Amino acid sequence: MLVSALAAASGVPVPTIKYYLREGLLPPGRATGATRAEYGEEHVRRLRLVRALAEVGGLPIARVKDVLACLDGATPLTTALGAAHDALAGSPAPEAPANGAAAAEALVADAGWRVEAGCTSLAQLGAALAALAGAGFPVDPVALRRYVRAADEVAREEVDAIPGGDTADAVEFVVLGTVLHEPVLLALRRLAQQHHSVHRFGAPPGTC
Amino acid sequence: MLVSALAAASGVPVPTIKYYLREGLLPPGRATGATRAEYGEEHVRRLRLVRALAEVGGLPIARVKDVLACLDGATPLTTALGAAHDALAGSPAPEAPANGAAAAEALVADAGWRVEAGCTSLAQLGAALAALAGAGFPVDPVALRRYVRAADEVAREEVDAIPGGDTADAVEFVVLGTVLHEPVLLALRRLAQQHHSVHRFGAPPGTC
DNA sequence: AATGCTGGGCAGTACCACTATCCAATCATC
DNA sequence: GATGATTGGATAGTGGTACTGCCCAGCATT
Repeated sequence: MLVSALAAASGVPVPTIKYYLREGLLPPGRATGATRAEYGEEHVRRLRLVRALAEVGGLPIARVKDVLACLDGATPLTTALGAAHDALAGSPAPEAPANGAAAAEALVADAGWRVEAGCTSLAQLGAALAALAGAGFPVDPVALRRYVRAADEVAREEVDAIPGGDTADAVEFVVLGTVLHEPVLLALRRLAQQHHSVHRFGAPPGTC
Repeated sequence: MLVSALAAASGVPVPTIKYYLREGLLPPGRATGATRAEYGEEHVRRLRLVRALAEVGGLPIARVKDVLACLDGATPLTTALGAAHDALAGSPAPEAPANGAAAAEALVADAGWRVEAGCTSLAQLGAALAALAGAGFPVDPVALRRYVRAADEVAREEVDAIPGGDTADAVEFVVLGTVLHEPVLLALRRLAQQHHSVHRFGAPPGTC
C-alpha cells in the first residue's frame, strides 16, 4: 500500500499523513526504494486511532503522540494509565493554589483512594476546585461526595473490565477507554441533565 | 475602579481586559470622561467567571461569550441549559454518521430519557460512539449502560439541587454547574481509576 | 507646566494543525 | 527507451485563536 492508497483507506488526506509522519505519530512505511514506501493495515489502524484521539478525545497532536508512546512501549499498566492521564490533563496546572490542592487531597482521603501524591489528576482537581471557589461558585460538598461516589463506581467497574491476559492489550484497553470514553460520559451527563430538567421545569417553546 | 485597579483585583492583565471588552465578554465600564471609565465589583466577578469558563471549562472565547449571553438574557432555564450544552459541545459534529446517531438514540430511549430529537448533545454522543466503533474500539454495551446509570444519578441529583426561587439564579447555577463541574468529574474518574488500578495491578516504581 | 496613566484602536506575535509547493528520483506505460 | 504520473522528503505558507504591543491624544495629579 502506497501513501495514496493509505490515504484512501483511512480517509486522511496525503499531506496530513506526511505531517503525522513528520511528527512521529505514524511510523514510517517500509521503504522499497528511494521514492517508494509500503504501508500496511497497521498504519490504517494507527491513523484511525490518531484521529479518534484527536477528534473524539480532543487531544492536541503532541499529547496524542505521548499516548501512542505508552501504547507502543512495553510500559506497565499503571504507568501507561498515568501517562494517559497526563496527556488528558493538558495544562500542567502551573500554579497549584494551596487551598485547592488541600481540598483535593482531603477529598481523595475522604474517598479512601490511594493515589500518587503529586500526580497530574490531583493537581487538575485542585486547580478546578480552586478556580471554582475563586470564581464564586464553590462546589457543594454534598454534590462533591456524590461525584466521588459516581466516579468510584464507574472507575471500579472499568478497572474490573480490564482483560487480565496480555499486558499490551490491557494497556491499550485502559488507555483508550480512559481517553475515548470521556466525551461519551460527558454527553450522557448532559442528556440526563436535559431529561431531568425538562421533567422538573418543563420544555420551552422550540429549543433543545 | 479604573482598568489598572480592575486588573489588579482580578489578576487579569490590562491588555487582556481590553481584549475581552472588544470581544464583548465584559460590559464596558461607566464612562466618567473621555479617557476614564469606572468599573465595579460586577466586572471583577465577570472577569473571574470568564477565566473560569475558559481555563477550567476549556471553552474557546467565542463559546464563553455564548454562555455569558445565556446568563445575561432572561432565558427560561431549559433554553439556557441547551445553550450551555451547545457551547460545551464545541465541534457541531458536521457529519452525523448514521450508525452512531442510531446507537445514541437507542441508548437514550433505553434509558427512558426524553430529550430534544436533534440536539447537540445527542449528536455529540452519536459522533463519539461512531468514532469509537470506527477506530476499532466499540464501547461495551454493558459498560455503556453503567455509564447511563451513573450519568442519570449524577444529573438527577444535580437538577434536584437547583434552587427553585429566582430564575436567573437557577440559570446561573445550572449553567455554571454543567460547565465547570466537568473537569471535576473527569479528574475524579481518573483518580478513581488510578486507585482501583493500583489496587488491582500494583504500583510501578516511581511514576504517577 | 510636567508627568503619568487612560481608553481606544489597530497591528503584531506565538502557537497549532494542517496545507501547498517544489524537487529529484523512480515506477508504470507506451 | 521516452514519457508522464507519483512518491518521499523538505520547506514554506495558511487560517484560526488568544492574546500582546504600540501609539495616540486626553485628562488627572503634582
